[in-house]
Amino acid sequence: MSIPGGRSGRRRVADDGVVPPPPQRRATGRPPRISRADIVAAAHRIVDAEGVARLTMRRLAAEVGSTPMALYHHVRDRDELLVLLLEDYARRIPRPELPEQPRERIVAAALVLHDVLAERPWLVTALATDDLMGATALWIVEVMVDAAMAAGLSAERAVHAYRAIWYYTVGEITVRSAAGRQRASRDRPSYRDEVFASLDPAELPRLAALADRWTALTTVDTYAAGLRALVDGLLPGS
Amino acid sequence: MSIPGGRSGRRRVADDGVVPPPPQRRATGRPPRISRADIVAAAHRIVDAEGVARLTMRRLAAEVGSTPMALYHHVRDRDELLVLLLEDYARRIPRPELPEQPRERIVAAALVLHDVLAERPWLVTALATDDLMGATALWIVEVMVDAAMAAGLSAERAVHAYRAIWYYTVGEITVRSAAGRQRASRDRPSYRDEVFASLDPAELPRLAALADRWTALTTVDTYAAGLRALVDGLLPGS
DNA sequence: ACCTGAACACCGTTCAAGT
DNA sequence: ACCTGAACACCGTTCAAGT
Repeated sequence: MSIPGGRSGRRRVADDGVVPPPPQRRATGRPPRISRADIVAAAHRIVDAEGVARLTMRRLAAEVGSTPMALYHHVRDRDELLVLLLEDYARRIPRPELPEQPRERIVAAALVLHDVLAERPWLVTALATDDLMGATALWIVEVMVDAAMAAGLSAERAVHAYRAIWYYTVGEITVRSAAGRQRASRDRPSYRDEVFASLDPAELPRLAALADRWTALTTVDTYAAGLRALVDGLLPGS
Repeated sequence: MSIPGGRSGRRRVADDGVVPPPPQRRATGRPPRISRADIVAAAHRIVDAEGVARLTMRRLAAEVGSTPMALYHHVRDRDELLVLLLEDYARRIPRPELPEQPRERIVAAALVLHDVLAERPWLVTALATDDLMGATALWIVEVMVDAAMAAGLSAERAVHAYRAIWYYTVGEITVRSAAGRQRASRDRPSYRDEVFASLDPAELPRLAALADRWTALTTVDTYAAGLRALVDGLLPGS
């Protein structure tokens, strides 16, 4: 299962986010031509310019000026590369002043998270597993859990509250980015439009009445409003 | 862009879900060896037995007893196949008795939706675009919008409330199925565990204090609890 | 220790031809 | 009208060898 002669096992990423060199002596053997940092930087360029779909090991090797196989000497596989890239993005999240009031503090933190992800929806897929924006973005989670406790929740319920907000956020990004992608590919008139155009008012009266406004209604950005409703429901009444 | 000689354009799916034959005369030409229904049924078998990842055009052709290219004569591309499959699953959603009380009615409808998706998380990805479980599952949306209006929301706000619930549900399924997949592949000790094992209590005191309970806390199923909080926040106070 | 070329076992989709 | 074989332009990853 391990690469012959390669160093397997995830290398710890330091708090400042700089990838540390492996602890081994570097004196012996052939000097490296490419580094992890080079690889991540190249991946970053590709993703920003062409999207994640284009981030293939071959494309990345070309960008680095090497061969696909050289990459496997620095990165276990494509998944590990994505985690590395994630950390790289997480480090770039702005850390704004947040309101003191717990409820508003949670909302503000969630909005920061949302805005970062909305710009790069592909992060959500890579992220969903670990429910955190990489180690360097854990402060957002800390803020939410802490504020939820300050608002009167137990530790357990604070974590569950954070999770509910995380679910809501992931869902919003997922749905809206998928819808955006759909709209981008014009050729197909969207299954949804077709369905809504021929609703039976006897069976689905509300939807039939709303059919012509449906697209407009579901295109409005309601993330913040829904978030506030969720937070209101999660925190003890004031 | 269109298949030479093939019939492009999405064919309407009838309300009973049976795929109607194309309106053209069928008298002339070579008789078909496989039908759309055959293809969808075969796809269904593969997905249930081996997962969506294994649903490739080649694998599907083998299951149908044909060649990959024959499929393209019945289905525009892989995406259309997924929509067809979606409809097929939507038709199978049980339609239980729902409570009369608006708030409980919404919760019950959301739970139906959630349970169906939780069993087949891959549907969410295919679905997210069209924010509906295929035409035959639109009754769930109707129920939610109708109940939200019965609870006192305007039509617009009722749609937005439904959307918030949809986001929350999609997110929950996405996150939890990703986590499940992670847990399934044992070899890698999960980036998260590693990060949580070495938190700095000075910087992230809440998370550090919760570190050893984190996995347990985030494995609990809190969908229903979060859903109730969200619905409480969305509907006017009673 | 680090990098390479060739290969394995796949993808979705198109083209041109056959019945 | 429907189906086929061969091919195009890709994937991630492994193996064995080179420096």
